Amino acid sequence: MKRVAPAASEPDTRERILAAALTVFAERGFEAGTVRDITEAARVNTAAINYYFRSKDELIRQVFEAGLKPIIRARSGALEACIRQSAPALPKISAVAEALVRPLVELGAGEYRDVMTILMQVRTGQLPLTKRIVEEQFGPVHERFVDLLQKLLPDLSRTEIALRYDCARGAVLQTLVHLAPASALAVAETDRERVDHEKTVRRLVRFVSAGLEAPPG
Amino acid sequence: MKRVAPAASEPDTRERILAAALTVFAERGFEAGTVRDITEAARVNTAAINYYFRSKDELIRQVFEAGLKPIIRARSGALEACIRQSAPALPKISAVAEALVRPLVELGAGEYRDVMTILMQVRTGQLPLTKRIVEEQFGPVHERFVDLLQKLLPDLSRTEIALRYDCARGAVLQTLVHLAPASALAVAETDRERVDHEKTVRRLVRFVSAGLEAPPG
DNA sequence: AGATGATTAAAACAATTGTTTTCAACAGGC
DNA sequence: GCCTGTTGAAAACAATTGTTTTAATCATCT
Repeated sequence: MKRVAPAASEPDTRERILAAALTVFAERGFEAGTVRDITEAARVNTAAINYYFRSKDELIRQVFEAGLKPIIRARSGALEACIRQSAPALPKISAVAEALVRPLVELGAGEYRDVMTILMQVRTGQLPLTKRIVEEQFGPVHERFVDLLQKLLPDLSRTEIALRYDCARGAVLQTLVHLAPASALAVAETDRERVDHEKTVRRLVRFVSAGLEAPPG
Repeated sequence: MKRVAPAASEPDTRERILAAALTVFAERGFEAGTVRDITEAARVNTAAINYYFRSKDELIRQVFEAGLKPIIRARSGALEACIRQSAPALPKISAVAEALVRPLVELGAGEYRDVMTILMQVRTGQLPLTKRIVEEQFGPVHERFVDLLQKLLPDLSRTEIALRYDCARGAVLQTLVHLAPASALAVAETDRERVDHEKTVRRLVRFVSAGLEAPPG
């Protein structure tokens, strides 16, 4: 069949595999997480993974890229919004910092916690495949952030800006490790946790802002 | 034999395995790095690993703990030195920042680059064993850093101090990823690279100091 | 020299890995 | 109604994993 009406059958197996793979990879890593772990978690047969995706590598690629996209979009959107709001003037450093921090914290503490975990695993670049994906996907966003920071901090060299931007990302990611255990469906999240995340965002923004606009050397 | 004279035989095989394991684990991770990878790199037999260490897990533990110790010692020593030099007054924030940054950069760019790589892999805590080791080994040092920062920044709550300290560590580690490829035995290191590392240290200290002493919220 | 125990080498082990095969169930188009 | 191609389950595949076994080699002490 040409898959004319993917109404009821499509979201089932394939989506279950993708969701289960994300969790398994986050918990055990890309290499240690086996396809059988995933099939068990998704309650599907072993062959299903090689049927829907051609191999484990392809599954990794699709899971990873699919998970990354919303994060990229959120950060990109936050950056644009921050520029738009201050236009025609340039945004303040703290606003740029918040555009960097808030999406990461909110997504990393919520629905996309597993993706963040994977992102951090990948940073040391054991798997060339995932390293390449990260660089491809995040490259443009990083460049735009550094470009904007360069305008805001004309006294700093571009390499110094890039290093400070790296520091900022590292600070946020390190904080995410210890962050509240997500639970996007927890009922209590509307109160306690969101408040905590708001405080975390404020604190991170303060740290990152101060670091970014430190006097040049 | 009771190994009375470990002169010539001891440093051979066992040390070769440890060194090879460190490299393999840094390149491929604890789970993906196989004992056969290690035996090949160390030019020893497969059984040697289970002879000298009882299992792969034990090898991981020993390699990891042995690698961590010099790092802990360096950071601990730098902190003490920084306190001693300013005594009886309290050290400046920038001095504390340097005590945090310099050992990590110098070790992480030199002989202990592989350990640093492993340290970053471990941060997401897939392997409970390694996570426990990190917490055990680094716990005391972290506490002393936070204690000192608390005295220097009495207006901040302890949780805020802890978060900023986390940010600082994250900033340094993130920078280490992109750092010069080590090569502890390279001849040219005495000039070009050491200068670069010195500049990196200065820049990191500036970023971290500014972040640490940002105004409270 | 002979004996003892440490060390290494080669082969085999059972378990687990990713992947393939085989076959059954099911849908819609001719 | 038969046939198409998609979906799914069970079993088997070859390769690789950590580990063990077996036997040979080596050094040292008596």
